[in-house]
Amino acid sequence: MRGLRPQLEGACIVSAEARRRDLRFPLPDGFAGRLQGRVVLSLTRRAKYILIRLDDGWTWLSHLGMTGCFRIDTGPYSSDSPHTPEQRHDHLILGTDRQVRLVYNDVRRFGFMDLIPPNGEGENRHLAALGPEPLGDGFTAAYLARALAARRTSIKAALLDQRLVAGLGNIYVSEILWRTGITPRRDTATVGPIRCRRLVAAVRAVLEDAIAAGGSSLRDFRHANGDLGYFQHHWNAYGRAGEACTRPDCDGRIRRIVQSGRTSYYCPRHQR
DNA sequence: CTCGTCCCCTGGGAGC
DNA sequence: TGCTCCCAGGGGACGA
Repeated sequence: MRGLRPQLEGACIVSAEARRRDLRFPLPDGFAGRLQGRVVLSLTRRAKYILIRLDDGWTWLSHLGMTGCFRIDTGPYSSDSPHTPEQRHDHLILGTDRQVRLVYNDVRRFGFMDLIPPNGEGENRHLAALGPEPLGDGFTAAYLARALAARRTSIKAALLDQRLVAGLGNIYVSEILWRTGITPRRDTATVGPIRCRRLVAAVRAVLEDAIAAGGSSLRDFRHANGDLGYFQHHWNAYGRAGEACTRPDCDGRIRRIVQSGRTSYYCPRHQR
């Protein structure tokens, strides 16, 4: 979103072509046509969604899924070659009035897009039930303690649930739990005020470190300009099954388990 | 309601 | 080299 913003805010979408009718879900009716001619007012983020506000009052909502990626292509373009070299899995191609093209590429097509009518963001089916932002003021130890007390599940599943806190994914939950010394299997009922304080601090620390490193490039993640992220080199737990725990004075070995269909990595020695 | 399971899809890597 | 199997950052639809 930060990579797209300087290129798109204030730009007019002069051409729009959707190469398929659906990604994870069907695109809205007449999607490309409804983008064409619009001026982009602003880009913001909520949870894992990018919200692109348009000059007709509608909001273009985008979720990248697992492999979705917005790419900014800069020219030069010529009259015989108005399109940049096409890449496999380019699904949406937008031309702007700034010699810049916006291309949405998504190998697995788990990403999706929606158009939200004016003043309709609060009731949009994707946004309505989202919990607080993990880096916002609403995500406090007191909030977390109350939210966890109302559930019967593992702390891993709870932190991944976007209704509890919106924006944590599988990699970062493993890292957060490693950092707090809490096993992903721990029942939410046994996570009290002290652990909640540590969790809130760890959520902020891990996310801020990851953002500073430009995110995690596992296979597909790229910035809008094609750059890779580097946070994967900082992982302490995720993807390190069998390796020695990197915490000082811990002689544990990272273990991989599956919880509700997702992998968790943790150190059974210092995560309890 | 609230859980866990399965599934959407493609491609990369491991193992044979 | 080529086949098969397993696995992957997310989250919605189900059924229990």
